[in-house]
This record gives sequence, C-alpha cells and structure tokens, in this order.
Amino acid sequence: MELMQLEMFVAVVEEGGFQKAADRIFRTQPAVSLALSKLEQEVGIPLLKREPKRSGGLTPAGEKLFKHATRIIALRDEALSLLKREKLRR
Amino acid sequence: MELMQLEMFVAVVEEGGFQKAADRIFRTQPAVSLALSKLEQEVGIPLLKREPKRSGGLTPAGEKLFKHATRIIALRDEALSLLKREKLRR
DNA sequence: TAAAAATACTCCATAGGTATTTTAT
DNA sequence: ATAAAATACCTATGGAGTATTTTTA
Repeated sequence: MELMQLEMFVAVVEEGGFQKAADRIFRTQPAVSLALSKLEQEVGIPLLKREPKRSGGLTPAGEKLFKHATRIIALRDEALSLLKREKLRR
Repeated sequence: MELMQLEMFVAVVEEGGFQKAADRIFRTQPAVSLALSKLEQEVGIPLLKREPKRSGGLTPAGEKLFKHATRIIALRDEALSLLKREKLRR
C-alpha cells in the first residue's frame, strides 16, 4: 500500500469514475485501473463495485479504507505544507 | 513522498541508525540511505543530522515530519488491520 | 450500442542488492 | 582504527503510456 494508490483510490471515489480520477491526478485510465487492481489484490478484498455506466460504488471494505485514506492523505498534505514553510524560514 | 520512505524515516529515528533501521524493515543499509536522500531531495530540506558514530539526530524539519509520519504509519496499520478483519468476516 | 473498465503490449525509470569508498571520532 | 553512511554499479521489477478489447446497462 502506497500513498499514490490511496490518492488514486480517493480520486476514483470522489470523482465517481476511473477516467475522471485519472484526469485529476494527471495519469491515464489504465494506470488507475491497474493500480487499484493491485491494491485490491494486496489487501485481498474488493474495494470498488465495478459496473460500467454507473460506477463509483464502494464495498463495505472500501468504505472503511476510504475513511482512513482521506485522513492519511490529509496528514501528508499537512506535513508537506509544514515542510514548505520550514524551507522558506531559512 | 511514499509510505515506504516514511516507514524508513521513522525506523531510522527510532532505531538510531541506518543499519539497524534496515534490519528492522528487511532492507539493506544502502537502500535506506538512498531512500532518505531522495526524500530529503523531494522536500528540499535536510531531515537528519548525519554524523558517523553518533547518529540519529533530527533537524527541526525532521522533527516536524517525524510527528506526522508516525501518525500516518499508524493510520495505515489501523486500516490494514480493519481490512484484514473485514476479509475474515466473509 | 455506447459508456466505462479491463487487458495486452512495450518501454523506461527506479528501487534494491553487492561491493567499495568515504567520513568523522 | 573503526563504525557508520555514502557512492558506484548493475539488474530486475513494475509503473505508466498507447492501443485495443471486453463488459453491462
């Protein structure tokens, strides 16, 4: 599990689709598809309900991961902005 | 910035050295050294005071990142264990 | 049948290992 | 002199792109 995977996962959920998620994070749809397949394989349980046309649904496991993922990403962003400030300080 | 880098960073701080950190996370000392150099390069500011013999010191930026990194890693571990439980549930 | 996701394939970047050198006490 | 980190070098893995196929509402 890596931050980029979590960021992709969050993007898919929030944007409601792989292509839109890909656009948001400057990647391609197959890259997102592959990364999420791999994440699901790693954790050993499906996270997304995949259905063309009406997509973006989460499994129960997906719901749980989503809550944590958003907090993790937020903490990372907070850390990055702290470091950016620290960098300017000198 | 990726979770593995943060995990290595936390390990170095907690273990007080690169070699011991490497042992803890099943990597080699050069792998840890390189990963942390890259992390510092990414954030644009030194995180560790590097001195052979007496190592493990943190810069002010390093202190700040450490606090966030431990929380991020803890959240990840929490998510993983939730998912593991969810997996067993079926 | 048309949208969205998955697959096939190719290529390149890089993460990681072994071996060695450098550094500071 | 010695313990620890950095560097050099090489290889293999996999991440990402383009093109295409599959899926299901």
